[in-house]
Amino acid sequence: MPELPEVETIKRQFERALMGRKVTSVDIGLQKMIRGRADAFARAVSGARFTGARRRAKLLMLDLSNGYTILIHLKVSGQLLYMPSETGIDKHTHVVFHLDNGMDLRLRDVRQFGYLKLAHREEATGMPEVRDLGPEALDVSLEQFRTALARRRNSKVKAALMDQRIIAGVGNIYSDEALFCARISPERLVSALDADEEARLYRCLRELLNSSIMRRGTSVALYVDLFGKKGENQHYLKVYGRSGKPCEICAGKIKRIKVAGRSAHFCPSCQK
DNA sequence: AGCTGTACCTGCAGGC
DNA sequence: TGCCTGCAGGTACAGC
Repeated sequence: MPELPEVETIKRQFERALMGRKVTSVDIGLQKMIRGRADAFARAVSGARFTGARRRAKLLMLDLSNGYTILIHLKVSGQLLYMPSETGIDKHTHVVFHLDNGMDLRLRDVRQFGYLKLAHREEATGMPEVRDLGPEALDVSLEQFRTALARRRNSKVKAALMDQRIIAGVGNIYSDEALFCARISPERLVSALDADEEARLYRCLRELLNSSIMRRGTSVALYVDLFGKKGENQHYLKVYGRSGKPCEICAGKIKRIKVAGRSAHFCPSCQK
């Protein structure tokens, strides 16, 4: 599912492929994919050009020449796709931006959890879904990371890592992988981490996010990049989606448990 | 306030 | 076989 590296991948590809392109019209097949009025959304976007792309946590923001910004959250199964307009539209494609070069930008979302939202450019970062986010996972210093985590000292470390108000951009895949890399159990309380463990977790998280960006993200389930291509990082996962399989370090079985209502994958003998 | 549980939605795995 | 149930996922929101 799209987390920080996947959204960053789409953002970078969008910047190279769609900057300056004009939206000639917008088709909305499923109104509820738009937060706010769908007809007003289509009217506001039609005729504008893309002038910029930004990412904040897992949110993608597309700036338009008319002063509007489109906020996009892909949630679990959303795909943002750039393809020729003549390509057939399947039942999971809910919004189509027709462009001035014979291409479309399409939102496809099997689970229908994602959304598009229109904002004025200067107000986009003040919207509740942006305003309440904690510091970017790749922008924090070790000291800021410690301070942020401490805000949930009584929580399990897995829950704190995935809390977007604490650290923004990390989801289930990268929290599991970072905890394995740092040899910390997802069930450990934040308050029980020592300084060395916090530092390991910080470095592991950064390295894993950065290397996944280099590999255009992790394609488990439905994630594909802007061109509909799978990423490569799924081939490097150590624990996520590997329950029952041998740990690469100790050959013991990877376990899956529930932590704070979410599935957590880990090696019980390597992670303490 | 701060945490946990549940709804949202669909496809798919597993059981019989 | 094929039906049926349960589960996965990120976030918003209800409720303790």
